[in-house]
Amino acid sequence: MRIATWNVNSLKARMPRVEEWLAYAEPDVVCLQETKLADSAFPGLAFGALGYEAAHHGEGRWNGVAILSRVGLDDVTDGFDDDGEPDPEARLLWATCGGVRLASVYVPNGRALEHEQYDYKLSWLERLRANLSRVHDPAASLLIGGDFNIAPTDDDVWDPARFVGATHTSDAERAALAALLDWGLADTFRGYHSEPGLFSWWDYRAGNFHKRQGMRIDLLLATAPLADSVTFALIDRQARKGKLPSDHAPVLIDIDIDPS
DNA sequence: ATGGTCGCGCAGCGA
Repeated sequence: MRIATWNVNSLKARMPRVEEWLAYAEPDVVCLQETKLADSAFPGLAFGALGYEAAHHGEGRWNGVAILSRVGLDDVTDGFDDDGEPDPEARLLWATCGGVRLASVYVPNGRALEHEQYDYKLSWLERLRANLSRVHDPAASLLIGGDFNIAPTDDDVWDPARFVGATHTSDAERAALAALLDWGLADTFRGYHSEPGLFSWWDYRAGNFHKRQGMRIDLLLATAPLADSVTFALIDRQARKGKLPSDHAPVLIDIDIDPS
């Protein structure tokens, strides 16, 4: 079973690249982020023609998450499963695909350490962690794929010195991510590839992609039953090349389980 | 060169 995550930075702008990528990467399940679409504008029929069921949780101009699956798509819910106020932004979507409960997440960027969006980012991550403790079991199959807007370690940043005092590498953000891992999730890509300098996002500006100046912020986190069954992991740099790319590359893993 | 590019939507913000 091949599971991928990809921040497409506008599905409307990216649809030709997404269709091309589905055809050659042949994922079974895809978590998409930053669709930037209202639900009414989501191209579900186009995905259906390619053999994928699809669910979308959008708000329009910003954010928006989706799940595509060719191994079944059931029990779709959006947002947090708790007693709190609904998240005002469309950043979380759940579904069961091929017997795996999974989420597509678009963690808030944070903007700057002193910005209120940074506090939103930290509280958003804590709320996700609390949701795991409340509803889920780390001994069961669970996957959370998405743009976490956090580089887990300095090995995941092209120049850590440049991010001192900025978001994505701060101690508090890394602690919030570590709390998710401590609950019982593993960074599956990192479990398969240990070397530094493997990135999933590169700023559009200044030829950063071609200078290999990026960060690894797109993660596929999974509980042990899935993480222990990973047979392949890849960041598809090919999808970041060429005409009208997203600024993120897809990340994918193969898991040796039978979809059920 | 002390910026650089996208997407949205039509100015300037967010990433």
